[in-house]
Amino acid sequence: MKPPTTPSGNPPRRRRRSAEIARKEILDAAQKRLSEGGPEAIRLQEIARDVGIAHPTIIHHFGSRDGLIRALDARAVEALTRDVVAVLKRGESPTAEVELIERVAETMEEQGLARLIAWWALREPGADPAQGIDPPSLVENISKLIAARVGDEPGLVAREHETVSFAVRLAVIATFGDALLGDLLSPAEEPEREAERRRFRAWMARLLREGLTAPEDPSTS
Amino acid sequence: MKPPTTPSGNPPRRRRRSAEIARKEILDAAQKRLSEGGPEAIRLQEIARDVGIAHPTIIHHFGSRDGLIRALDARAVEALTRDVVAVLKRGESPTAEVELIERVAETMEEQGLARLIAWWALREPGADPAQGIDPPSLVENISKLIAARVGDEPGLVAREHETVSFAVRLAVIATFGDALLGDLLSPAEEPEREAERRRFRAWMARLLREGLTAPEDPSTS
DNA sequence: GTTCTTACTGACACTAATGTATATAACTTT
DNA sequence: AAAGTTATATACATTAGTGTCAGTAAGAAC
Repeated sequence: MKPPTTPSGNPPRRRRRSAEIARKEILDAAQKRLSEGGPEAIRLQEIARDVGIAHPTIIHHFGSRDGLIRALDARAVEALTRDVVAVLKRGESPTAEVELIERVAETMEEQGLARLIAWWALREPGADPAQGIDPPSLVENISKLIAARVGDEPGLVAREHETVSFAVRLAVIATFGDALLGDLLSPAEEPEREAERRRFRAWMARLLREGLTAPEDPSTS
Repeated sequence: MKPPTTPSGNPPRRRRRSAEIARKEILDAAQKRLSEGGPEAIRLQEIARDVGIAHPTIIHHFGSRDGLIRALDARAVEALTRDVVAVLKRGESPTAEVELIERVAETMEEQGLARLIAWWALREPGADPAQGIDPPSLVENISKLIAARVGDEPGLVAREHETVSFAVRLAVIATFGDALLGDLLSPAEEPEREAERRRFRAWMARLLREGLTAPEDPSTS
């Protein structure tokens, strides 16, 4: 009836992207799927349909489903690092903590980064992260930057190093957790929820700042 | 050659549990798999092999894979609620915050609850939790209990309600995040990691306590 | 234009996982 | 002890999702 390999009846009009653009479009679609659906929502066929290509094309660009996932990981961590470092580098404003937390929270939530990280943590229980990326030293570096900043401000006592890194860790962890579970734990309904969440973040930022600068008080019993 | 349905050659020696025990054993095995492997590690066949049964037996008890998962959810949230409420009910000790956080952290980590919750959050982006369980009101209740306790202690100013609930929320979120990402963010190596993590929790507990009791300081700019 | 590279496609093979159907055996009840 | 209940088993059907293969066409280089 019809030649299976060459359906010359209707011209098959393909769009041909550059490899770079194709990869980006595929990654975007995959990230969106991961954000909206669950972890099992990364199906090559569905992603392909979103982009408007056939699923073998994804394999062509990333080698395998696993390759796609690793590329997702790498890109996400890169984005977060860039954001954080950017804020810290230019941050002399007194509200830098709030800004930092807002920025990280934004990346976590809007870009679906929190979900991606969570998914990654679930997949590889005790593994090291994607190739060459080193979160502990990232936290370490951020801690140093903050410690330097806090030390610069007059009248504030810089904490010992571990305290600073604890604070950074708490900020990261809390932002992450809030992006994942915030809606679940917040009593607020839809219209006000966003405002409440902002208040929560501001409160958290202030708490962290106090923890970093106020004199230690071991006699809390 | 051999009768397929009745291999009467070797007596097939089955163990027959009560439905209740069978369900528990299956849930335990599933939870363990979820803790160790990734979210895709919940395979009926593997769980069945762990328990020592055939996989249709799981379907017999839970209806479907999804039923098993929902049962997992329900049991986990139940466990957490029980733990938290237990600590709060009997908590008059001044170190109750530390104890509470330790307890929750323990449940999160050892029982693999954090992974389960994370997995759940990933699966159902904006959904309500398992049947009839209501985390917001749980947080609400915990907040009230804490507020009452704080109000009882002399010399401490009880914060407004939202502050208390923010603190509870932060505690839950941070404990959750730490259970998932702690190993990733901690610079410590294996032998000392546990100690460091305990220090982190203690620091967090103190920070929260201060945030709940110290006088507000809006002039932080 | 012609040639070359490679992004892209349709059809198919393969695997693995859930769920179904039917039978059996371990307890309980009488 | 006989009958009834149901936890459990084996074998199979079904589906779905990844990856392979050989060929097509879009754009670049000449």
